[in-house]
Amino acid sequence: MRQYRDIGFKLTPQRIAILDFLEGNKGHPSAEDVYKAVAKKFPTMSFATVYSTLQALKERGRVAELTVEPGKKRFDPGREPHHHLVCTRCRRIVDIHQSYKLTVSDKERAGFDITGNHIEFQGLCPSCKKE
Amino acid sequence: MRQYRDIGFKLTPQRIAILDFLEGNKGHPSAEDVYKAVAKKFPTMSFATVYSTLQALKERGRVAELTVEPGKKRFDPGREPHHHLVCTRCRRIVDIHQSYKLTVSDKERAGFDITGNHIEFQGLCPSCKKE
DNA sequence: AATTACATGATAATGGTTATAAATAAGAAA
DNA sequence: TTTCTTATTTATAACCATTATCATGTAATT
Repeated sequence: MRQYRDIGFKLTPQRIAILDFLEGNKGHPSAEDVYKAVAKKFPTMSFATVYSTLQALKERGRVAELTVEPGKKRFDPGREPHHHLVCTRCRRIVDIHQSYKLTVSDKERAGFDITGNHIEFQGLCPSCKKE
Repeated sequence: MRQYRDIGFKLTPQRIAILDFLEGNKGHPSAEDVYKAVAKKFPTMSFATVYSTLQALKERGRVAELTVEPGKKRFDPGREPHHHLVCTRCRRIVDIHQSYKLTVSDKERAGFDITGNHIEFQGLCPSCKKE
């Protein structure tokens, strides 16, 4: 926990509850998911706190922001870089911990410096397949 | 143009103006971009028409919906499958017309049927590099 | 030309996110 | 410990893109 203080992230009870929820979380919660989980302990918790905490964590590289569906952010507490497989029907997401060599030709690069990549695989999850 | 009628897409003057704007468009316009372009010809044009037309085109596979930035949809009139390179600073997008072999192991697949993929490369565009 | 089903457009509603500002509390310094 | 500074919390309002509603209009079929 000290690690957070050291990077200018002030620890409050609310933030600790949010960190507890994210710690080891294998899912890809939305702000609402985080709010609901934490509001059990903190009935006075407001959405603003959830958003500002997630924003602060994002700025410090502790969570990544996913935009897999329009109109809603998802947050990814996973630390190692990875890709995602999204069910096109129910939007369930699973992590793909595989690495790929992805090179872009100079011509296609259009003068950009490329700093990273993220693959979104689309598919149908087992339970949506049945229907 | 007949092709549209044949797929149950009724051609109205407004829709033709939208199609004209999208035809050969190499960019990745937002709904507002489309609206602004078409409103010149049709001062009475409403956003609802833009959205419903884009939705209808999407359902017929004529445009793809991109979610590269949270809270705003972008539409891609490009017909062949391709990937994207997004400037993390100004959100400019360029197409990457290269194909990659991306296989996912059975273990990682988690029972999903994989139907497609899309790579988002991140980077800095030439003009953002300077600053 | 008549019919029918669908598109238009003004408007209101929705939903997720962000801004505001006053009260509070964390962490640093004395 | 106490004080001080600065950041966080919270309720609330504002925001913005998108979607819904519904009366009116119109494209395409007959």
